Amino acid sequence: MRRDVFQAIADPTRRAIIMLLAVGALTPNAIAEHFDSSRQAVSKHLRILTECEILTHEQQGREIHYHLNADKMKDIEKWLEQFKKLLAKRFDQLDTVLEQLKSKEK
Amino acid sequence: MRRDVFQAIADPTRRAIIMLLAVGALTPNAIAEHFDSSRQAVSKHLRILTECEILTHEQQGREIHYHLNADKMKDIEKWLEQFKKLLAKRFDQLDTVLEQLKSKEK
DNA sequence: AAATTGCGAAACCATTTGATTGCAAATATA
DNA sequence: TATATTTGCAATCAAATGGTTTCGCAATTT
Repeated sequence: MRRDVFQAIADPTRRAIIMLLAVGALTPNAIAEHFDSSRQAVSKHLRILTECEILTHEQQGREIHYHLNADKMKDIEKWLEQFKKLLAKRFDQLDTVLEQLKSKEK
Repeated sequence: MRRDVFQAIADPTRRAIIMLLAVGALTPNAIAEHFDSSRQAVSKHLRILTECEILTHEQQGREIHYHLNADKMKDIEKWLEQFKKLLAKRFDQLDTVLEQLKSKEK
């Protein structure tokens, strides 16, 4: 089982849960109220998100509060940065080609 | 079957393919050479990436060149932006709370 | 014309996913 | 103490995933 940020955000329900918890911590029942899916289905997503280290939880009486570990989201940004760098490299090469064409025109 | 950018980048092989094609277009065989998996396995990923509209292809003789549609990657950035906005809101609320605490101290 | 190359598509398989149902444990309330 | 609430966990199921092998087709080489 792959357990990383990319796996975590692959599911639309999980993306919505991340958005919800970005605003503030919530209990599983409170989260499930926002969706059509059952409490157990949401609970499973919470488990996966926790395994991906995107969520942490903290027991308070019989309630469990799920918190977002916003730092983990940086992994996505890091990958996007890497991607953009490669893309920039491609355009650099394109620039080089264009310049070569220019000098040939002379 | 869900076919969006998030599904596309959920698999590490597909992320690697995106990186490869960020530099320049390649044929399926050329792509497969970079991986341990078979040509057919890579071909399946190419199909999924195409369905997610991250790749386009173009026939040249008996070769097929796969190109990256870099624009599609912006969907991820858009989602991240939305996320960051929500996160900022949380901190704004926290600021409000802190200010209220401050005024109570007086 | 015959053989080779590059490729997608189909059939198949083990594993994972996302969801449901039923249950048990812990806490709160009557 | 009896009951209700909040929750995680195990069993089960259909569908999707990621991979392999085999096949066929079209474009090139020989």
